[in-house]
Amino acid sequence: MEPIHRQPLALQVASRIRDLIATDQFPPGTPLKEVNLCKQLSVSRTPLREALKQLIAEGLVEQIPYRGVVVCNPDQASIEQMLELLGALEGFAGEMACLRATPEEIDAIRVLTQQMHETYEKDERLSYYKINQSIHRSIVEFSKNGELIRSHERLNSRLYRIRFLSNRRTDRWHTAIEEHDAILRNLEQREGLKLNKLLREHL
Amino acid sequence: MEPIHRQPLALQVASRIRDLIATDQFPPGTPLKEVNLCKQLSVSRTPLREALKQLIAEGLVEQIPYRGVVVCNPDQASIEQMLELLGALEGFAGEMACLRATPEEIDAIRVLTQQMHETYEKDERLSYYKINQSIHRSIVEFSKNGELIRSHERLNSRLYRIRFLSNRRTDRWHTAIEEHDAILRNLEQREGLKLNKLLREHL
DNA sequence: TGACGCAACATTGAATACAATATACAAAAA
DNA sequence: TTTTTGTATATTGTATTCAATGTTGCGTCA
Repeated sequence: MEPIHRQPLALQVASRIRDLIATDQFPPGTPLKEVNLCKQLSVSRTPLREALKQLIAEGLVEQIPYRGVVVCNPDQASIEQMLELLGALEGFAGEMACLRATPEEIDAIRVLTQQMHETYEKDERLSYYKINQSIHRSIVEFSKNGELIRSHERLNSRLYRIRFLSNRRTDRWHTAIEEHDAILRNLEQREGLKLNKLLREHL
Repeated sequence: MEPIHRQPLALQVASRIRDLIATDQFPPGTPLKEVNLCKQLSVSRTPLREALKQLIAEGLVEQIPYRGVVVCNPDQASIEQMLELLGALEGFAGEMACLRATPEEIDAIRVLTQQMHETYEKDERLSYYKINQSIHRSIVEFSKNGELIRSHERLNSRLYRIRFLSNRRTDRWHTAIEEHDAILRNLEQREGLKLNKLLREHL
């Protein structure tokens, strides 16, 4: 029997704030004043502070003692480093997925890639973006490495907002779709090393 | 002028507990009762709880609502996944280090490798282990990717205890030293891809 | 004897109160 | 006028208190 999953306030608060940051309602630099947030979220300071501690550990916000926490505003260099690492993680995940993904799982990627084509034709950028995310997340999942999945998830969530905003620019949009075809092909053929390289350069 | 770095209690408490876990004074499964720890560390529950939240985020301890937190006892599968990821991170770091490490930095690795040889001859296992850690940490640093460095650091600290305990068994001890020579050689020759492969298989 | 229920206790979750520190602004001195 | 310094205020850090939940053990009843 599936156990009931309790959700302490601190966790709920943390994911709420995470969303607020991802959706740019708390843009970088926003100071997160404890009492303000308490009132807005109708919780007391204790669970709020515990939630903030999590977000600090995740690197989404930063804290200066006695001066509060603010939403991180990573500079260009950090963004590049994060993307570089994300590429390495996804590349490695792809390589492992070639070894471990089931045919059914590869089918799922195939379907998603097809859907991606459709949203591309129709110029539906939001859907396109979400399907793109799904594909990458799925590949990482199929690596069957829980640690890898968690690391990727954390890093990806930190980049979510940035990548979404930069998705507006249509430059890479066209080549990306071709790369996805190649990704699917290499996964189907279980070409681990090639897929690794491809995913690393895909970003 | 160098600013004074404040260290809120929660941070100090977190690193203390981290050490206690790494040194096996809190072996896996140990229940971390809040009031007990409060007395032992002479702090109140609030900063302690905030410290625990950090450790939870790091994956060092796990929490079950209303039942407390315990030191994680990863099963064999998780350990293998963590090692697999650690290998991927170090491999990638090595590849980047080949591009970015300065000659002086490579010299430092050379010195460490030499020291490692000496501790090996003298059969000083603790020193050997620590130098080994230094080498790997240095290579990761020389990747010049802050995100990568942090991710590696976190994962490595979770594996520290496990790897230390398994270092007792001398089986791999001999081949490890040869591999380190190869690692140094490939770093000197800036053979990124080979070094990547080597580091991945080194674990 | 064993299963069930209830009560007392232990432990964590959340809220509030108090202390320490930083910031802003005004008054006084150069 | 400018600088400095002290004080008031805002904000975070820490401790304490109260509430909710889980656990344990005993007593009762089938």
